[in-house]
Amino acid sequence: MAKIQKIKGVADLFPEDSARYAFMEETARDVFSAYGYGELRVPILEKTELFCRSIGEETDVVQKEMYTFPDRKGRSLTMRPEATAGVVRAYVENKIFQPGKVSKYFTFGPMFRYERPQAGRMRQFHQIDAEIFGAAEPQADAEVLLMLSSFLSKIGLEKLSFELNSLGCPECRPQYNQALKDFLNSLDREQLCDDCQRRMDTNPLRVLDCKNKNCKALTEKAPTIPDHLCGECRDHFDTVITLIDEAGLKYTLNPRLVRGLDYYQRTAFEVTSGDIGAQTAVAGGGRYDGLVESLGGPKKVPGIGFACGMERLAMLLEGDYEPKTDFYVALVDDRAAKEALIFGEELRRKGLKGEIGFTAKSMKAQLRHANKINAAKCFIFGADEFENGTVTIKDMTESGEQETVTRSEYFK
RNA sequence: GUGGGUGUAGCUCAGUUGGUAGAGCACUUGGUUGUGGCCCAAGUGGCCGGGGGUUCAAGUCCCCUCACUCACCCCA
Repeated sequence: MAKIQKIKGVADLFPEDSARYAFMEETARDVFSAYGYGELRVPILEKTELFCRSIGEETDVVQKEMYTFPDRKGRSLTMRPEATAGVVRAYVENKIFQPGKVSKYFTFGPMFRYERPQAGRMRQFHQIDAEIFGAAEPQADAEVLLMLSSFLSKIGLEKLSFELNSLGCPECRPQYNQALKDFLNSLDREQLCDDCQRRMDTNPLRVLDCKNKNCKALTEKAPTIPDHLCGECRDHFDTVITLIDEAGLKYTLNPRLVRGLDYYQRTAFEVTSGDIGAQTAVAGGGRYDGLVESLGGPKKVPGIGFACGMERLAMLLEGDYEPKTDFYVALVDDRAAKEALIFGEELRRKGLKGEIGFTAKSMKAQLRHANKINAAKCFIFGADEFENGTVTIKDMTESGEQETVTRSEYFK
């Protein structure tokens, strides 16, 4: 029979890899709960319309990258390409909102985007996500940034750079967009790269973070969003900056930082690393004060949050995250198989973790395996132990000290 | 969607102008008549990604295809 292969862009994570993901999830639970967040598990499948309305009909994610299909009754469903939309949907649907109430949630799990895989980019990828509803104050922006920073340093990543910008609000952004368009139209269109010529029409903001040197030079004097913020947005952004300065967070202001999803406004941020290939963003987020309303919730419920890309973070984690084991029960003589099994069960009842050899192998092979699984102790069952009702306990550190005791004595 | 690279042992890879396969690591066993990590030796293990073609002969040359991978694009 022919082998069945996994589909493109998904991964099987065996213990040595999945241990990193478990480590990140456990750390996120610890850190986020210290800030008052609770876990919210939301579905992977949602109605397609949810993502069209939140992410934006014109975005690449919605237009080209979603796993969308009809279910058996012809309803259009989509496997979530990001987490925020589903969290907001759950928040609105369950009527969590009340005036003045602040709600904080985190969630993690698989997301799906139909893209060509490359380093740090999978079709099924995983995010750790955190969101706050009901807090319009800049203190919330600052705390979210500090919590993200705290999480990243807890998993051992200190060399990441934070980039920060404000995208303005529905009041001031249209003015900026016009100013940007005017500027771009004043340029010699032919000198921009092909992509930027297209972006001028589809998404002018994107022209600003083109990597092409020529385009960078041409747009060097382009108007930036922070220069066109309205008074309220300006004040908000200034306060956020003051707060995180006071708290000691290191960051750089990037007036050209934009987000790929349409729902962001005001504070937007990205955490990047230069060590994971062409993809540099390991986390990103921002404020989305209009999203709750646009998904059918009440007006003026603010929101802010971020997502971390677990595949990309995993690439940066160093070292071994597999748990150590306490013991290995070595079976050197088949006659002792039953005793070895029972003995191992007894060890586990004492709360120890370890493995038992199922088939008798040479002493050499058994000890090598004990060594390999990093067992602290090896309990040997061979011919002597079988005949005498004993067990030989060998220390697996360098000393290799050992003693032989009767099995009934060992557990006293 | 567009480009580039790579597919040979479980893993990392050699394979010379075409003559039906090698190394290291890993694994098993032995040296050590029951004691690991070092060392030594032997052994197990390959439709050389798949299909077609050229040839007396193809891992090697040509075509097609599949998979993986990196980059563009886009994003976490």
